[in-house]
Amino acid sequence: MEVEAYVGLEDRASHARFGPTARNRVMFGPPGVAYVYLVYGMYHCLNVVTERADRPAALLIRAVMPLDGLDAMRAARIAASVARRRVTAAGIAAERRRIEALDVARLAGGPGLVAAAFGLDRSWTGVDLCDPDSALRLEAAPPGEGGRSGPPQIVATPRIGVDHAGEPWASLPWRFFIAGEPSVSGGGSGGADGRRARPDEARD
DNA sequence: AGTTGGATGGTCT
DNA sequence: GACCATCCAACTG
Repeated sequence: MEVEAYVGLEDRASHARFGPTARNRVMFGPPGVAYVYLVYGMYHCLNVVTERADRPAALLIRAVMPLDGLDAMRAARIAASVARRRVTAAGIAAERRRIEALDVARLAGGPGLVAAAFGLDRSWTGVDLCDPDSALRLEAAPPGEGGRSGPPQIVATPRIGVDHAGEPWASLPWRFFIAGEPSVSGGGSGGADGRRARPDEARD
């Protein structure tokens, strides 16, 4: 699990920085609601509204470690990929092979990939993630899920892709991830898989 | 292993 | 009309 916090009107990296607009409207509503937006004209990003209506805030889900439903996630990734025009039949077949060969940790290892793996687009904005009847929802993890014994160790670093916001927003350590989890995008904590490592401004 | 550039369209000044 | 809360392929060393 990897997330980033975007908190308050003051946060110059947040979509809420211009006040309520057609796009960010739900950030100014009750917490526990999904906010899905389109980035770079191509990918979608899933956020969870996190504070009461008087304070716009959301958590961007940057990466998830899939524990179940792997086939469905691969199918959704393929569908999303094919949807944005993969002209030739050979091209589609190649993309299908590429995704089917992906390691589990790579299935939702990035903000655009999380939305693709869950089959989300902007129409999911407004869904109540705390309603047990919602097709997309948050649930408490059973103890020990994910193969950990104790509480997970959390690492905090600056957020990714927000240099344009300037200081202090670009440097605030508001990106959080579970130490050692191989699905973490852009450099996890040296953990399991012998993936790329990065210096941590660790904390927990 | 690290860097670069292209695809692509909604959103806000 | 510029600016992106991105991903991937195709480069370089």
